[in-house]
Amino acid sequence: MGIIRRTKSVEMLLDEFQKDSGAISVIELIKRVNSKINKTTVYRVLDNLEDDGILHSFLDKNGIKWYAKCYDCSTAGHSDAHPHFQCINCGKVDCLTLEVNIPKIPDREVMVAQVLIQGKCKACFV
Amino acid sequence: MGIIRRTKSVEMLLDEFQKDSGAISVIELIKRVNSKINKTTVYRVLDNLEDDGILHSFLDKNGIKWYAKCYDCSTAGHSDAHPHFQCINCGKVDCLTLEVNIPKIPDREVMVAQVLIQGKCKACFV
DNA sequence: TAATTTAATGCAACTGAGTTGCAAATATAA
DNA sequence: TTATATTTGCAACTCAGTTGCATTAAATTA
Repeated sequence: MGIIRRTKSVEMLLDEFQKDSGAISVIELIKRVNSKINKTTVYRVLDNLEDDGILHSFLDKNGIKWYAKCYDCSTAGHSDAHPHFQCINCGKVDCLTLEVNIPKIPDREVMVAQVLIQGKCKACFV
Repeated sequence: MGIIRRTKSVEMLLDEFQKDSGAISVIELIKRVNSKINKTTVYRVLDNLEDDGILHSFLDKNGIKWYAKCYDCSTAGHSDAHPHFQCINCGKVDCLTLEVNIPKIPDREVMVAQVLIQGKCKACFV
């Protein structure tokens, strides 16, 4: 449906993505804005921001929902085919700008590919 | 922990993977063996079979757990780096034998990559 | 600026996949 | 056949995410 009114909840949530460059899990967001915004509202605002092409979402290894800022998306559609990287040590998740080449598959029409890469991030990889 | 005893539950579940070449969701399995095996047992047996390198698991687009037969795995470790293909029309999920090349990423150590490809399968792609 | 409209919010209760603890059942070794 | 250790069923639980509905508050209009 998308965002229509510029409410406090919208401002506050967008602000979190302003100061955090990586992806943020909904659980983490709910914790951060707890006592300010109800969790139902958090889910709904994020959903709207995704419809508007401002955020995109994906599930991590444990089926938990994460959101991150979009760069090349719009209400017309998401081009968030980029892979996501989750550190198995600190849990941080980032969008990777690199492209993963998905080969053509015989007898099948490929439409979207989700790539979740796990490993150690810069801070944890010594 | 792995399977130690050859019980009816183990036979019955392995049988499902014998007659079904693709992946099967736990939800579907529970439905199929319902009234024969308790859902807790289904989860536990599948978990054991994964430990034994007989099945491997992954989450689909909706965070639902699926299992499929392993080919090159063992108790020593899973080599299930192959991508999984989910048909957006009929919902069927298959393991793809092709390899997806994950490039090296600067400052990060890549350990595992999960690739879930969505599109239309042979039957649904006309 | 006040009144009106309609989107956004909070709350409580719910859903559903997956988990846990424990007593009872059953496969396997002795 | 008996002993013992694994497996199972059951019921109750967890927890991320959803739904319905009454209330609140943006934004529009008069």
